Amino acid sequence: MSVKQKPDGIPTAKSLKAIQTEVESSNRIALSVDCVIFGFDENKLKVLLIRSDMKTYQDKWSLLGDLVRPDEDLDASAYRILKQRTGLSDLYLEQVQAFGKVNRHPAGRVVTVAYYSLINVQHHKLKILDNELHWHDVDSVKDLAFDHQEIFNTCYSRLQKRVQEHPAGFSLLPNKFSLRELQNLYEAILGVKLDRRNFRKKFFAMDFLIDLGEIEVNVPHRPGKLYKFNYNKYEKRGKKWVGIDFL
Amino acid sequence: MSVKQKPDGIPTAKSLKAIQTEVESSNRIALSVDCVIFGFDENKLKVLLIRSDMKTYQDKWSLLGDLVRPDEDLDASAYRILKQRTGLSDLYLEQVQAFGKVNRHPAGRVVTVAYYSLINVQHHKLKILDNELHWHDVDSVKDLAFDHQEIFNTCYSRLQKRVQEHPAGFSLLPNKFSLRELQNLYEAILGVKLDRRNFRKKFFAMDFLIDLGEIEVNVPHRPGKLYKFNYNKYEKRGKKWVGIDFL
DNA sequence: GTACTTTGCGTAATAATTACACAATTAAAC
DNA sequence: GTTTAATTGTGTAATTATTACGCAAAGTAC
Repeated sequence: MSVKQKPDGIPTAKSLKAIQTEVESSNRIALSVDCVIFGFDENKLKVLLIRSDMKTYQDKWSLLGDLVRPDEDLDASAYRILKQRTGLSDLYLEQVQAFGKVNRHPAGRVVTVAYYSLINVQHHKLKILDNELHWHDVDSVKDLAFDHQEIFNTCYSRLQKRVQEHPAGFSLLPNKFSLRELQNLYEAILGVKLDRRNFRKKFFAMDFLIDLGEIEVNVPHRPGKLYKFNYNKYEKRGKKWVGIDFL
Repeated sequence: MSVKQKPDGIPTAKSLKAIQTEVESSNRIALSVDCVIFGFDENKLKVLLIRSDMKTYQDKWSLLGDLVRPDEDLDASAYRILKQRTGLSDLYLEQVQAFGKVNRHPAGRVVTVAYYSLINVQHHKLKILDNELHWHDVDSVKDLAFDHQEIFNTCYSRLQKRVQEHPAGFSLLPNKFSLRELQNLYEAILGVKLDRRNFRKKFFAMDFLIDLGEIEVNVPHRPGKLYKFNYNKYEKRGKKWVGIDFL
């Protein structure tokens, strides 16, 4: 941003002072952050929502968000919200985009920046901080408050794309996981059924899984081997990911 | 956004009135839009920049941007900037993401939302509206003002990805183009050399090109056939695009 | 120990991608 | 108008990636 209006309507570069004046007078747009927090539990992809108590959106669910503080980075704002809501730090967090229709919020002009986050539900289960919060199956999410349905849809699509290009999905799993759990995760996120043998073949071909030499416990059938993701090797390898079967 | 602080630091849903108060008092963050305007000329991918006359960034180039007005949608703001700068409407425009580090702008707290746009330089050439504006080869773009280098890099990466998944690139070409021009475009955007026969094969296999029954004029060699992109067919086909050779 | 469930594993068929060369067309130079 | 130079237009074989698919062994539940 570095422009001002010339008489003919075409802006040109301008001085710091002129910009400062503009910046200070531009006080009628508020900025917020909204987070789509994904979790994976019981082989379902879940999203954490809060019940809206605004009259306008009685009984509707909404995303978790807050106004951005003047002295905090945008990303820091998203981390703050996540910390407050889940008690967790060091989460997978990715900005998606801004949503800025004039009338998107009944309280006035509020532009919001959407993020999504992936959390390990095992960790979170211990810290339920607010009983207005509930996990919802992603398939059953509909009719959210404000423009949150659109935001959610956009973030969910982004996640689907992301896990096919990056090893983001592992953030939703326990540190140790079986290949079956990993496949269930991909099937839940992408909404497809994948061939078991081809799925295993593909992951082993990538060679980013470390065999922990342990097996599942408390499963009512033959237990599978447990693995963890080799982030180190992934970083070193120049982040070349082999795509997962189609969406 | 729909939260307030409880005494224990964990926010919960709140009333419209409470939010309005917050929104109105949150007057210390300004919001801008910055546009990365791409063009394609002489087989090079170009970007339109303006010379910054801010002291802090003397002699540096910067993206085209402006503050968002309280009564305009975010997208409308980007279209306004493009219209002012290029004289063109109906441009290809895509939001990329927001950039919101606290100290990214010397004039105060300004969060900016980045867009990129693809324009047909043939159209634009007729309307040079401001002599502070210049087209730059994307390869030579470095050391931009503010955090504009980071914004530019992010937008350029996004474009590279985009043209491999959507028929966005055609917005950079004249309405009628030869396959050679199309290939030059992809090579310029992706920064790779592609095999001519395989490139042609791939595009013909997609079957979205309409042979106009015309040939190039004023080329110092055998002229190629001219084509246009069949957007209609593309829409009807459920937007299935066949990926272009790797990056 | 029998029934049940799930793991772990390999191959053949099909589809997609890559590498690669030569004749025909046009404009430009002479 | 003949030659030169540049570029178009076209096909196939080799390689690689993807898909479809079944059975023996391991462990749990009873």
